[in-house]
Amino acid sequence: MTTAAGPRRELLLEAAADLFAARGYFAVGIDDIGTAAGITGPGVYRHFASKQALLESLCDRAMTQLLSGAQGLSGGDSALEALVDLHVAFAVGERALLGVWVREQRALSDEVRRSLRRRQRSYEQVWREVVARQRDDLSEPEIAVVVTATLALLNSTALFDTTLPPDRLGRLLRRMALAALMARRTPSLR
Amino acid sequence: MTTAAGPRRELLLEAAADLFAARGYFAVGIDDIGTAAGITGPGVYRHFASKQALLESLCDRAMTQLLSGAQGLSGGDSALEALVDLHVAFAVGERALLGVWVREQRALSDEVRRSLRRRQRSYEQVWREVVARQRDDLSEPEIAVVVTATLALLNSTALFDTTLPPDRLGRLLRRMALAALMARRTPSLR
DNA sequence: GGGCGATGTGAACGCAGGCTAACCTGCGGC
DNA sequence: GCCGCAGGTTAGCCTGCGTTCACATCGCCC
Repeated sequence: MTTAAGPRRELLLEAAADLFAARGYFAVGIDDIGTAAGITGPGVYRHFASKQALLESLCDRAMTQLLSGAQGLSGGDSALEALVDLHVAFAVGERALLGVWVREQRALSDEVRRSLRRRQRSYEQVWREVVARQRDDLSEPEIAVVVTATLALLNSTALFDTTLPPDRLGRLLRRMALAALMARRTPSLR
Repeated sequence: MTTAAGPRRELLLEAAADLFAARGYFAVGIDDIGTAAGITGPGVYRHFASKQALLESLCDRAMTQLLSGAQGLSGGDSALEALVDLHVAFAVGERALLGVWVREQRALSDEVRRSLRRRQRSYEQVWREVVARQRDDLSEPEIAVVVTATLALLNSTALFDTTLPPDRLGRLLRRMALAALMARRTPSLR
């Protein structure tokens, strides 16, 4: 089970990501996933132990990419911009994967979800530390809210369609995220 | 079926909102909902035609509240602040309902979902018009993105826990949302 | 060229869970 | 006082779907 990386295994992961993101974990059948990857339903079990395992692989992959990116960051003066850029790039580049990670975590078993949440907290911890360096006016719970809400703003890319080309979308989101992170007082309109 | 508003019916809706928001539609059984409202599972069918109907009622209720609030707005100079305040008040005051609306729409049947989406677009249309009045530097698709992303920021309240008291949380979110809506160029940090 | 592991297939199994059936109970109206 | 309906209950049906089984096929190694 869960054999080494063959091309079919990769096809299955991609198909599952697209389907889960589009319709949700429970609305997607094993047959759908298999068919989308060019085999029949039960064939999936030659590559994954269960439907759950497929979802776990996807969430794990998403979290690993984000986390490794964040940890390999300089930590210099423009760390916040770098974090935003990293997340934006992931959001725009791996739409389906992000969509699964954002919306389908609850379909995981308690145990796996807890482990994933731990890593997610560790990712957000990086954000919190960087934000705290520039926002000494905020308490710790406030920093947590600011980070979570900003990530929700960025993650929303995975949830809607737009005619905007990816690079313009990315720049727009980047601007919004930085503005939200830095918002001090109710700004005067205009 | 779907009898007039009795106290039990209201109890069921509240129980379902809490359970759906906490665990997700498919992870919640009819028995869970009934038990949480003080009756057995099949008793639910004295008040609702199906489990789906419960979810529909909840989504409909959420959408109706938001939409009626937005349409009864002055449209004056501070219309944007009023919209933000309205949404923040709803997000903080009706956490569970908002959580269901945000995350469980996909569990609806195509037909119902389409009808709900129409009303959602009409709600966002109000936002877009108000935002467009203050952001003539943005194209129409850009406005759409800004609105959707801002709403995602506000809706994130329904998805995390915080020790922050509701009023402080509300003010913080309000500030962030307005900043995101008004972000023109990448602001200089500090 | 004959095992043999990897991969895929069609058929069937098991079971969770939504929903229905049949029955009970109290209460308001004539 | 009894009829009837609103609102419960328990037992059970039944369908969908994740999973397993037994069996084909196809390289590959010796």
